[in-house]
Amino acid sequence: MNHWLMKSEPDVFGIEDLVKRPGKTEPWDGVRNYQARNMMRDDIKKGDLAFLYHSNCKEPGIAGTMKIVREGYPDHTAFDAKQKYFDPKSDPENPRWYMVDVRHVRTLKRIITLSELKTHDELSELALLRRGNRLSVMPISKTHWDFILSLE
DNA sequence: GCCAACGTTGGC
DNA sequence: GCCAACGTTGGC
Repeated sequence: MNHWLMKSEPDVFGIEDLVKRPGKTEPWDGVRNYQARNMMRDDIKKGDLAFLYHSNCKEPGIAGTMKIVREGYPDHTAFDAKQKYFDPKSDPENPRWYMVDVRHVRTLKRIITLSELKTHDELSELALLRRGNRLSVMPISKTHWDFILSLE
């Protein structure tokens, strides 16, 4: 079982939105980056766990945990010209973008903020903290996962 | 709103 | 294949 970190802007879709979804489950659509796509198509497996990270907001940080409940399948929002995430270069015959389904596991008692994560030497290798990192989906080691949860 | 650090596009 | 121009991300 692997661990992941997935970013979302809480103004668009945050942990509270996930809780409100039927079955607390949601397709993680709209990822339009090839590296992230490859992970969702090939590497993220059913039963894996992921942090939900709130990005581009007042208090960036880790808000909760999620479980992968469906492995990579074509992101159909890319096929529909009316959708925000439409990509004319993706079509059902040859889908360019993939998504997974996530289910809410737990909302953390508090946001573990980015600024707090940066203070811990144990997390210096965390992909999230690497300079210039912009990936919206990234792997995270079990060691880092456990350490971050211990901060709660 | 600013801007650094990317990733993508497209002309050549 | 190179690389300049452009668009996006995301912290601050």
